[in-house]
Amino acid sequence: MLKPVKKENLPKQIFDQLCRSILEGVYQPGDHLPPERELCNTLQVNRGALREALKRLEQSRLIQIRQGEGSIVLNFSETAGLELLPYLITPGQELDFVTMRSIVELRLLIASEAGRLAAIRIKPAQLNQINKIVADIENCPDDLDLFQQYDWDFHYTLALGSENIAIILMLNTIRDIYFEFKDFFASMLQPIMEARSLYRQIYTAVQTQESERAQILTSELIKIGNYNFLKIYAPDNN
Amino acid sequence: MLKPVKKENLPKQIFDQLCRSILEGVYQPGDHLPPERELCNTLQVNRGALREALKRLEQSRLIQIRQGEGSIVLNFSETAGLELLPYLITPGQELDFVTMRSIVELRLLIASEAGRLAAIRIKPAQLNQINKIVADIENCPDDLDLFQQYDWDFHYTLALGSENIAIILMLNTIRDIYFEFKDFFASMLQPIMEARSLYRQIYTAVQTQESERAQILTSELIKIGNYNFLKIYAPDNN
DNA sequence: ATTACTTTATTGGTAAGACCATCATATAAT
DNA sequence: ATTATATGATGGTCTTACCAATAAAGTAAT
Repeated sequence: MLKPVKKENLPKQIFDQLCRSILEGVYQPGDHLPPERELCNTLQVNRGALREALKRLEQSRLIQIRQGEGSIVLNFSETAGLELLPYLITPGQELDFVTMRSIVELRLLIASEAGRLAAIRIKPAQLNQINKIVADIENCPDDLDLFQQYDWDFHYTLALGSENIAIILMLNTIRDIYFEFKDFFASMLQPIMEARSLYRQIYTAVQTQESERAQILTSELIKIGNYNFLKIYAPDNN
Repeated sequence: MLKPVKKENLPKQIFDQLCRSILEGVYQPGDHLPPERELCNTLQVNRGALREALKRLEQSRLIQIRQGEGSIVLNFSETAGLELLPYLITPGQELDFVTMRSIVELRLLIASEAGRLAAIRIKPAQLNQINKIVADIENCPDDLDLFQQYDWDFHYTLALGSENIAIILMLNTIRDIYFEFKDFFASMLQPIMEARSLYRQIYTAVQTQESERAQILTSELIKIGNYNFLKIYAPDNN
């Protein structure tokens, strides 16, 4: 399975290096990053490229840049937003249990709320689209890759029907993780594929505007996968 | 009430202009932004400053920059993350009902889940901190400003106790909105202040690890404010 | 006429250097 | 000791030049 070659540009590479250094604690909250000109020298890049990287760090709320003073490292867990999540996953190469559990819990929460709200607010066109996706799921062969795509489309369309922009934006962030760690989530999806009749039940609940039922069913669907995750990765019970 | 003078730097100003243009639909998804050199000329800034702004737009997933091709505007609702939320609030100067409702719903969802998880996972030190905050709330005079701060601290500490990094990061984003639109949320907080005995009930539920009860109580607390929001802003019932 | 290749123009990416604005610190005056 | 001033460090802005990737136009082969 070939992957497209990454053409990572300079600022991106610099950002990744510094980002990792901060997340790993090489630079502690309150510390000053080296001055721009010094970093340029160390990394052998021009100042413009370096500054782009620093600005990205600032936008990610990992540092605060102050003229005349320097770049101060922030405590990211107090300042950063959800978009940092992908970077938290692979600090030490192996999947961090607490972080993955957070994501899995978040997804459960978001998806079930999307189901609940969709039952109240979804529009006919979106409902039709979900109907098609459900049909695809029912007729789909036991191809995990394809199933994963359908599963995502199902939940995303449900979120669109919730008419809650915050939920949609959040799902956009989760999508990156969902497909970057495709195999991980695929393993959670296996038992869900066997219970795929739930998708139509959710569709029906949404169609008949039974919001509570839609929520519970969506929750159950996701929980099947989550249970599987805990079974595999949980060091102890919870 | 004086406010600190904003010392907005160039890239920030450029970003804001372009961001608003995109959100307002001046540039549609699929459109090309003008070339960098042309934008420099139009905005009368140097290319470095402009590029910083463009890179911010790219990081916010509002555009995609491709060498030799230009900057293509993306459909932000399909790509952007939660951190865009603050920018969505004031597109036409007045508070957008659907966006605010989204935030308010999200906050309810997150807070109640934080309550649930905290009851399971909170650590003694955090529990103590919440105890102190509850005492502050109980003894606090009818000062809405102060109460708002305490209320935030209460929920944030609860989130810390949930041991769910995704919830914490999300709250970091919501915090900015919560305090930028302080008055808006303060109006929701008024009736909550009158029902402040709920805070200790939540604390007790968390302390005794009654997760379901902690969730329900937290939910009820937030719902008081949300109900008030809907009463004021809802164009119709839902 | 169609296709494949080559050239050219457009556009973003990188680089180096200079100077300005702001802040912290050291120094001098009171 | 306090306050004012000067200095240095650091980020902010600007200019110019050239490199690299892409798209468009032109050209030659079929």
